[in-house]
Amino acid sequence: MTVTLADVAARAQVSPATVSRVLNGNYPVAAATRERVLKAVDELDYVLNGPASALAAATSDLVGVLVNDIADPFFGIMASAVQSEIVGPGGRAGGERLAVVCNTGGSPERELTYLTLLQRQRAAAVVLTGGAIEDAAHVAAVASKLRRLAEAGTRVVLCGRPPVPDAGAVALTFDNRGGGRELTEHLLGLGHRRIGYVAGPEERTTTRDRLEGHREALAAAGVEESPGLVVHGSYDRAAGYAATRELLGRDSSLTAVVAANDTVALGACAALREAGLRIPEDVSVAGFDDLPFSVDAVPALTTVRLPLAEAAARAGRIAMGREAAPVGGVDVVGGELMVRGSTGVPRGV
Amino acid sequence: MTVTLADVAARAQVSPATVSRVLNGNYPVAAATRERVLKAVDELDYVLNGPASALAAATSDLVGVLVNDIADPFFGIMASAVQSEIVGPGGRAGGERLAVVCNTGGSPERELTYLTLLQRQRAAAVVLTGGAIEDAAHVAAVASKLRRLAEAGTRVVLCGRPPVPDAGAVALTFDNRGGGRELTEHLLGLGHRRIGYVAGPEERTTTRDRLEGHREALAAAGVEESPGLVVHGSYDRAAGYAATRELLGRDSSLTAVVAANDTVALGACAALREAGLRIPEDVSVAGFDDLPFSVDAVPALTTVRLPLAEAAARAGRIAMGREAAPVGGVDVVGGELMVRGSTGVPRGV
DNA sequence: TTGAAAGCGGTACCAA
DNA sequence: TTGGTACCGCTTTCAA
Repeated sequence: MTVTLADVAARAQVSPATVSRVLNGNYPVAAATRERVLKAVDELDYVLNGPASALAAATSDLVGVLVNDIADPFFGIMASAVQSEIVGPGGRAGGERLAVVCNTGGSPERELTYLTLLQRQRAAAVVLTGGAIEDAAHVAAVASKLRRLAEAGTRVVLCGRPPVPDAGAVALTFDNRGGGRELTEHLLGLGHRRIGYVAGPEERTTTRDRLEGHREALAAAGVEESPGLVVHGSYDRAAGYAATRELLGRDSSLTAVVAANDTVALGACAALREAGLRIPEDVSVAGFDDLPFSVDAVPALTTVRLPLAEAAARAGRIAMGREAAPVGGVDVVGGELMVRGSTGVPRGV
Repeated sequence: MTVTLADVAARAQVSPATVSRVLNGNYPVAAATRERVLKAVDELDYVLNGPASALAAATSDLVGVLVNDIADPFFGIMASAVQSEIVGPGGRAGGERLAVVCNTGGSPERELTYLTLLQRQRAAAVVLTGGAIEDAAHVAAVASKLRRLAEAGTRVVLCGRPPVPDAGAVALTFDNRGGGRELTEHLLGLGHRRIGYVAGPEERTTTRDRLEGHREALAAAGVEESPGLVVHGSYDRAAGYAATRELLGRDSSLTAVVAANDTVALGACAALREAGLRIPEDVSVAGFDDLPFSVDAVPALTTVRLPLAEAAARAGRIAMGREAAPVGGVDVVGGELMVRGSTGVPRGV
């Protein structure tokens, strides 16, 4: 039926072992032999059997990328950044890794399920992107899963969430708190005093950190936070819309809105426009992430600029162990805001 | 090291074969035995070895989803729709399929590369979403790849692109032409006569079909297409922005713009706003897809509404072989589906 | 209903 | 530099 390595070996008049060596390119093979093998591969249209290879080598070329919401461009950028950085070590035409993008939808159960699925596949690496859920039981469950994965040789990368102790994971964190602070400082600088805040879901690290930054800025400026001016919701457009309507209902005198991320900001803008308010003439809006499409919808955005795609790519590179120099504190970015690896030093490389 | 099926067998005092049967649930096993096995699995924290399983069974539980641009929410919606529909037949806790979202970036080479990678993994199914490239050589190459995949037992689904002969593929197509026509008809109905058209990339099925629909509508209304009022570009925001600026430069008197998809429409809106034009007071904008976030940015959008997520889910279900009966708006005709967004009435194939 | 054992297609160690 | 060959961990007849 399907062509196997043995078929190729027969055709090239060599042993299966030799074919394997040629294909993996990690062993010396005479040029002439190699030619013959490659020719046979080509003629037979041979395609390596991934599962067999993974079984024998005890590792696969799959890389899992967990995202909270695949319909959110933010995660799309992250995913494609990682994807573009996980070329295998062999450099061969066929020696590539396959990125498996898993959509958790922000659900703790699905997060664990996917982790198990990736463990089952003996994934080469797993990249967890976006904020983490803060529920203690879940955090413990994830930590234990990650530990097992690491034990089995899977490289673990955390991109945008707090480090996990003893998981041998590379952690790349964003300065959510600082970002949140700057965003609000920016609005304060424009003279705004009544600022609504559309926060992310409760129990999420990013939600809390950004909100803390916001409050920090208010406090530093001596502005008292009006009660009811913070509304929580999921990180999507609908939630941003709903939350903003809610804010307007509570206090129609606000002059600025901070959105916990750009997708949310889009929803906020929609609600404001619908209410007959103009942006930024009547109300300023500031979003958090660095999504290209929101630049003009969210004028204040430019004050905070996280090169997330680059950060994700870098995390992927670190996970694959082909990082040149240590990440160090800040050199990842040239922008206004810093992205810093939590430990500052890549671990487990 | 890692726990194997044999370990579980030993602990449960049964043979490996029995454990396998319990796990797969496709064989009669005494209730008591099953309990014992499940208990052992639990105690040992056993996780099936995917590659080994795939090798022995000659098929894996991976489902590949090819998308043109993972940062485009359109594909995110498609991907998550497929993902939510590919639960395995077993229904077991561990019997799930894993969706592999592959980002081709619209590149022919990467499309083929991913197809090979999935072939190597012995994927259970492959779903190709979005418009296809029309280059003859590439079409042939893809067709041949798909045929091989099908031969090897991989189910192939085409979602949003033309059927491929002899590939044994399920094809789900959208009425791009009809949609394009209606969009323009809508604008014509509003009284517009000078309509700019921001088209997708050349050599793409969706680009051509939608554009044909546009021209059809113009012709039917007796409106002559002004030269230079069609500009091509990729399906992203930046292209929409650039193309619209270009259009404005060529003819500042246009009163409406059709964008070949929603992401492009967002860019178009940005360019118009930047030019000091108001939407829809000065210029109407119509996008094509059915993305939730663009509803207000593109007021005319509601004239065309394709239930894409549902369609993708349906395609996934069909591929997995558990399709029941056709529902309204979607019809199954000889393995091919036609989704007609605007009227909701299925068209013949 | 359960067990024994022969593969599935590669990989990598040991020799030659 | 190349060949021989034990596995890798699971599935699936074939018997019992």
